[in-house]
Amino acid sequence: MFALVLLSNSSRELDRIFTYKVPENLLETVKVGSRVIVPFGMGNNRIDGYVVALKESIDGNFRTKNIYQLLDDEVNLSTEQLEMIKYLKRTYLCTYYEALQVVIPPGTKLKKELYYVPAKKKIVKILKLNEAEVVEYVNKKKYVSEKEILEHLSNVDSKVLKKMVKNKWITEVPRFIRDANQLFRLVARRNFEHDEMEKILGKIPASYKSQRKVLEFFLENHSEEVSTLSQKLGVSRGVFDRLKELGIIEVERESKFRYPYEISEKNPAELELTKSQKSIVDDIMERWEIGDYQSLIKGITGSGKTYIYLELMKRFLILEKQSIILVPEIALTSQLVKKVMEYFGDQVAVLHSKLSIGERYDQFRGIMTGKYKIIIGARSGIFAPVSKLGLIVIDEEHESSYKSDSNPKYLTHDLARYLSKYHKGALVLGSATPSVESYYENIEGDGKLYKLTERFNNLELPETKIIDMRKELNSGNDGVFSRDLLKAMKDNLSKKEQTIIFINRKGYANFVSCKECGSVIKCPKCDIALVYHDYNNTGTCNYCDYRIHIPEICPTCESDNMSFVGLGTERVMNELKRLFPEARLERMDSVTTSKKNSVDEIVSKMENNEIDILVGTKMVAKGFNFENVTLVGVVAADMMLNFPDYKSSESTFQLITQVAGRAGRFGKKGMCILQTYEPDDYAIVTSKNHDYETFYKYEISMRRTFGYPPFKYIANILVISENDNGARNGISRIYNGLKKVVDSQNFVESIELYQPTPASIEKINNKYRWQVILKYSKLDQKKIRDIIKYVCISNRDKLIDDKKAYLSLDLNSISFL
DNA sequence: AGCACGCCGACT
DNA sequence: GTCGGCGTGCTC
Repeated sequence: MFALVLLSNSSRELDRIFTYKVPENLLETVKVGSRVIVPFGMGNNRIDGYVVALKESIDGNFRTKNIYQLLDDEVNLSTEQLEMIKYLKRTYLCTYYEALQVVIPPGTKLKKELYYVPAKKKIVKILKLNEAEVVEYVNKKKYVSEKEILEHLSNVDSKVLKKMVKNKWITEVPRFIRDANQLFRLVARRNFEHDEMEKILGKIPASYKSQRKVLEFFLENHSEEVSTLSQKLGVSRGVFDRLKELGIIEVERESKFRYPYEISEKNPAELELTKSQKSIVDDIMERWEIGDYQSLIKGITGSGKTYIYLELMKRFLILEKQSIILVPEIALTSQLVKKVMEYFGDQVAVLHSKLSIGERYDQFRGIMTGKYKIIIGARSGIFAPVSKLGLIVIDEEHESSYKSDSNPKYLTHDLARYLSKYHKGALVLGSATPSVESYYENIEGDGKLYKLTERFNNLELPETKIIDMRKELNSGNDGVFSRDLLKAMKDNLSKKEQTIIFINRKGYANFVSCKECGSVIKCPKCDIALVYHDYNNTGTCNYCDYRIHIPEICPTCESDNMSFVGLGTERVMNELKRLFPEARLERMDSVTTSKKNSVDEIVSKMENNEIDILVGTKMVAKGFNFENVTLVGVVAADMMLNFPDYKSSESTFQLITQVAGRAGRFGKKGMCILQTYEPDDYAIVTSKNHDYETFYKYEISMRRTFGYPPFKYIANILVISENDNGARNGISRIYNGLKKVVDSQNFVESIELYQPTPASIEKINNKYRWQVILKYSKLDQKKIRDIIKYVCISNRDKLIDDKKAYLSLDLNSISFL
């Protein structure tokens, strides 16, 4: 028998499946999905891998080695996970290894640590001084880690150790360790029913106080954790051993689950859905039964999408199926998480990055064993190891965080669609401002669009006013705030109502430039201006860690006329402090919320009316419902309009609509003031009236005309290298390679291959970036993937001679950045 | 990514 | 002769 093994090898060259022989002693136990350790390479290095298939014979002419060891560590790959790995590889052209990493439970990746033991044979040769030291040290310790040797012996490095192992002067023993392990607990269980136990208790002498205490407990209880019980009854652990020997109780090791949340006991009353909410749920269920899986719910904020999700989850729970609900960022969605936990209690698994590695592992394990039926998580929650999936919900589906920016560069929607087909489960997207792609798909293609138009208690949407900042400037106001916004803030302060000021940039100024010579202070490692932070007087690069004190004199022309250009949260805060010294201000951006509970702190301060004006980045736009906020000011509504990204209009519309939605929620009429230099842009005009339909009609016609998604797909191929020429030559050869194949093929619809250009940020972290963009229709997707695979993977080495160059493939690119 | 092999120059 | 550096090619 032979096993095909996916090895934990991160290099592209080794992105293959290797065949091993299953030794006699493992024939019974090795299964598809097992984790094994195998010898690899000339040195028979031991590495771990997963068995992806078992075969009776090998195809091809090569020698096989035996599997070295079977690991029984409860992280075997399921069929679903194996299928997902294959899907990821063929769809995003990532390596097996990259696909494996996102699929396996967190914290279970094996890291090899080297240990050494004395050699078996006597050493005849005369060793160098440092080598002799190593031998002496290993002999003394008997079993010692590489780390310890390197710490203790200063003139020894890992090269020396490698050589000594090769010469058999010491013996290497690799040990595989992982970050997350199972936690166990001892559980005592009674072996007899109540009446029988009572008889036994009667036979125990009164002087055996501890044993009697335990038995009394077990009259009424079936089982309990040993440590809890011994503490509670004040008896030692040994008592349980004695009772076990007597055969009265059983003590077993059980795995224990770490759970990061308090489970609320209250199971709230029936969900009360409105008529329209209920009819949507019914319709989705009916369509699901006949295999029509996909839906999009367009519901404005406060229209109760959450209740629809909850009801759907409930329905699938009754059918004994699992649900996955995805949210853009858990920390900013705690209200939804709370609600889900409230309704489904201990059946809920929560997955996000702020959990400890052990907690995350246990959430995974609980999902695998079927303990948790409802999974709520951010993007990577889509990899929850479910076996009976009934429902996937992607809430706020338009959010850019659903696109992964590391390999595999997946879009969560694609994986959700794949899983929905695989498991025959329903897929529900939800948003107040759906992505143009999803909207199109659910009107024109697969799926169905549902609209929720009523807000709770018939709340009105806020009135929005657009302020043309050019006119403001012409009439002599060059400040941060327009006169209207200033007046509105003043009014709100006197009415003791709260204000949110939105500015989509952190920091103080976007960049620092010299008024004399016009030069901008840039990051020396990246081709980007440094963002100025006032609180520590530094310029910071948003792409690498570079920080510098901003010089008072221009480094180019030595004038002392440096100026801060553009706006960020810090500068807006400073302005507000100056204008309203008596107001209570707070800032909310990724700088002020880096600590674990800082988001919650700001939220509760807002709720308790301890803040008058909250300044923040797009964080403030996300799902918070503050009763007393009646004014929202958008300082620079067009800030992201001119990004080199086909989604910039869409993002602008979505962001403005969302921020505006924060104003006036509970019975109070709200007001939103939009400051902009481009008051006529359709994204801004339509967002004034929260008019998604008009925006969509305009945007979709633009996308059609210019060949953007959903009509054309975009592949972005990037060569990144430490030297500019390496990247430039690499990309032009890739381009020529692509061009040759593309020209020789027929496509269903025309495709466009663009000439190489520098990426919009030409240099990041001292690495130059050149790109080629390819646009193609959905019908040609498969063919294009094959072409890119052929040129960029199979022939990569022939085309790119710069050894250190790195090739990045993004097959469903949503940005040109 | 490792590792071995082979080639070459420097040094005992 | 021998040691070490580096380019090349292979890994079930």
